Amino acid sequence: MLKGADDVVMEHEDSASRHGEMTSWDINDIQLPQDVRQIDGFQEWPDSYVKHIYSSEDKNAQRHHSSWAMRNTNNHNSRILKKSCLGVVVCGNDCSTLDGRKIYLRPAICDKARQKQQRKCCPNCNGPLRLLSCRGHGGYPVTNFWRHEGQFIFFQSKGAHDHPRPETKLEAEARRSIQKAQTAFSPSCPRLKQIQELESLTGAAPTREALPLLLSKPDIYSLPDNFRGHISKRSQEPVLGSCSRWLPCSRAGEDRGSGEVLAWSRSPALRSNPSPGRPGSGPAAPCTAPSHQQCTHSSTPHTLPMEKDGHGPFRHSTGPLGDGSCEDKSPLAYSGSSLPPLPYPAPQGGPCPMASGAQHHQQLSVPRRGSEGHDGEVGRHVGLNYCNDDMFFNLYPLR
DNA sequence: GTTTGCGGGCGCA
DNA sequence: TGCGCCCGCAAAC
Repeated sequence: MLKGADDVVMEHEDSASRHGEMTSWDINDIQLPQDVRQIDGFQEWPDSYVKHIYSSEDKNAQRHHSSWAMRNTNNHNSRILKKSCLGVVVCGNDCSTLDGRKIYLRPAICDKARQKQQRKCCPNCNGPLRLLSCRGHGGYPVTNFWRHEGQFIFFQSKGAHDHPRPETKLEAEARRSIQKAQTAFSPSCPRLKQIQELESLTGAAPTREALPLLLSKPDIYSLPDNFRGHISKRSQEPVLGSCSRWLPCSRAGEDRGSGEVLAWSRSPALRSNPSPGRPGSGPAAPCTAPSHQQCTHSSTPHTLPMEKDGHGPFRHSTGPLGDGSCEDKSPLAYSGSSLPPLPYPAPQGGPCPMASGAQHHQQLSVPRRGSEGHDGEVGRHVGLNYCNDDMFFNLYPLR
């Protein structure tokens, strides 16, 4: 089941070879192929040593978009845009939400913004945040190269991400918007109370269309093969308690500072096995977040569910014509009929003591495709109730 | 405020 | 020389 990075490369190469020109070029070549017969669909999560040729009309390609947190890197070559992966921001306490999901935030691209981000706390347990650096390219971050040539945009990725996928840019933006909204709308907001009261009386839930676009796509609950390999290796590591190691939010590591997780292997945050000693551990292995708030900030984390076998539902991103086509779906695509997962309990508690991220996620998340959904047996189709809505409004104030 | 692209500059192999 | 990375700047959102 697990495939190594080499297999991934071979798979991509095989896929690419079917398109002829795909493997015959390198981003540094003086002359890139002009007889491109196959334009790739945009790959939102390119991984491993892949190459793609996009149309110059492709908006995502034009913007050099990637759902990985990629920052611009100066390669002193104005013709080739180089970007390196920033990794993923994880909870330093390796906490899990009530439904066993992990916190995987998108690192801010800007250095200052990223440092500021790391000074914040885990939205789930208020523990410190850690930047899990990407070391998937010979110990260095995975690099992406973009080169515009005529009517095509050539893309090449070097390295295989050795960390989970962060939330997407849209999700991160939405989370920031919600943070602002939460600042604007206090929990005692009369309008909010009015809505809640009305809802409790009528049993009506807010329309999903009116909800912020925060959906974490099923696809992003996946991980590169090499990462799964890491998980397999890490499975023998001692299992540490997650939230028992809760620390006051004093200072998460700076980008290059002490708090940065320098290597995937050093991070306890992303181990495969949920702590067996974790209170209430079970299929969903919830963690009891500290009741006292150390930070005032609040956000909507991107989380990954943990499967019963202890492995996250990480999925290999297949080749250009594989399920990458599904990955092209913007989070917007889910806004109509699905809701974003609400992976952690309401920051301020709320009237429903049983409110849990698990409930919310199971009720609100998009059902995964059969090939990747291994946790579907946990009451997924329960409808919204007042409790959940109440928490929802705490998390997603009206804007 | 943040992202993005660009480019100067430095250190290392 | 190539690469990684830091830093600052400007434009755009």
